[in-house]
Amino acid sequence: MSSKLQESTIASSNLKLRSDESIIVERIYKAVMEQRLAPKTKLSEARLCETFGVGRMHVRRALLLLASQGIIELQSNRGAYVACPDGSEANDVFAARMLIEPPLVRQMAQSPDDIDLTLLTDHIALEDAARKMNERTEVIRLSGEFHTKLAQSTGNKFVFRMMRELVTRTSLIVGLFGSSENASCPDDEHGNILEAIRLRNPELAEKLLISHLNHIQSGLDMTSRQAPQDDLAAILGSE
Amino acid sequence: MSSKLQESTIASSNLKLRSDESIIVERIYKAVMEQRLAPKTKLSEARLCETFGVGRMHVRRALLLLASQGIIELQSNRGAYVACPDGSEANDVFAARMLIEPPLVRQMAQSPDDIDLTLLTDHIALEDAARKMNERTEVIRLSGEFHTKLAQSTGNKFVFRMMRELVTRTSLIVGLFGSSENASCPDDEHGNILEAIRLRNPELAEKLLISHLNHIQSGLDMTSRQAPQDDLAAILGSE
DNA sequence: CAGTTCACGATTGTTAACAATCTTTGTCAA
DNA sequence: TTGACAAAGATTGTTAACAATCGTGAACTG
Repeated sequence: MSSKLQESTIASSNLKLRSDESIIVERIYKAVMEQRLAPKTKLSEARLCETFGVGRMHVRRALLLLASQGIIELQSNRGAYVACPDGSEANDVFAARMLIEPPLVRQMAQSPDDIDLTLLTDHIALEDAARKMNERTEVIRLSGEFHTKLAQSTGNKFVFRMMRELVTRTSLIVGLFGSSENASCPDDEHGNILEAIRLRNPELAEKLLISHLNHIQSGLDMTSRQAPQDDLAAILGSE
Repeated sequence: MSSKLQESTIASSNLKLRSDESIIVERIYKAVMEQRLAPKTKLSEARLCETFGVGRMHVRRALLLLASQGIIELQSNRGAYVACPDGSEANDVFAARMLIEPPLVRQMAQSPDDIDLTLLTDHIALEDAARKMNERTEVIRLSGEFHTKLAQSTGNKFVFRMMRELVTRTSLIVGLFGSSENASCPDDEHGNILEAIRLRNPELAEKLLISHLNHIQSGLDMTSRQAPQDDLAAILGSE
């Protein structure tokens, strides 16, 4: 783990894109992370064209990229739909996170000097602020992003990308299967994990993280309900 | 870790593609894995069009997908080039593998009944055969693919994808920085790891894997040399 | 002779029209 | 009323021409 990551956007992480496309990818990605775009929602090309004011080519490239990251699904001749993970995929996501994240925080806690702790400290401040202001969508997104930034702070771009994909998928899963209340991570578990890292306590950090993940997973009930929405312009337009 | 993975191709792992595009992606991916396509080699659209006999649109889509996986790099107005990882990226790749693979084999050795060992057994047979026949490119690719299949055998599609990306990048790195001899993994280390898993010995499996990765990494010297080649049709055409 | 500039060819980026496919709607018959 | 069928509309897939950019090499100037 060496160099720090400068860019945190999904689009620029591996790819130089024309700004048109990265805006589209970024907006849709963010909307999914905030659970404003429900699984199975259709993303029609024409709609996206007028929403973002770009040509169809840019929209199609953006959709292909989103599909390659599993955020949406492209159906031949039928269009693009927000991904809709099933129970089996949900299990795989949590299994993969259980594989990666515990060793990750353990390692971070072993040598917290190598990593960018300010990134995490600042993030927790943002989370607290959003929680106090009762900004629901913001809280949901930041809650997931904490885990992404956990990986990002190591400066390892591959670890970062893996985590980001898993966290994004988790957000879809929680939106689908989660009870209404625990859409976001519990209040201060993130802070406790960060504190354990800062105190160089690998065992504690790992234990806290494992129970945190278990906590999220146990809040799901695997009884699929769906609610594809429609006013894309309103959802994607802001910011 | 639950359902078995049926498809191992890079293209179909996350995405339904038109067959044109998956063929292109697959061929280029394979050529990179076999170190027949050197880093920095230019992949011009026109050349790929005539090589594969498809329109420019399919080529461009394929290139975008390859770029999103970090296999090639798209330079604005300048074209597509095979990715050329630097020393820092190489470190990140091995750090990421050190994070993931040890817990992975440890877990596999703890419950080898949950996983598809025939996949690995068959693969090792293939490796041995290719080695005996002195098929260099085949040996190199299979050598990397063992690690991919290690992940694939868990049936977890996310673990599989992460490993595949890391292994692909490793292949580029070994091609760039490796001494000529150790382009492939040493003869029976793979077999030993599999055996440790089969014997339900997590500690041994983990230890063997760690020393295996260290072995690969220590065979690099980080003095970049490059050799972009040119006869794409010959390289990509076969099979 | 070295260095710069300019123009040409080659390559990539973009657009718009066309083709193919799917979805919906309306009609008709059982 | 319900079901199947067919035509119209809407959406996606594809192609080819056009525009913009870049690299190269010749010509020119100091």
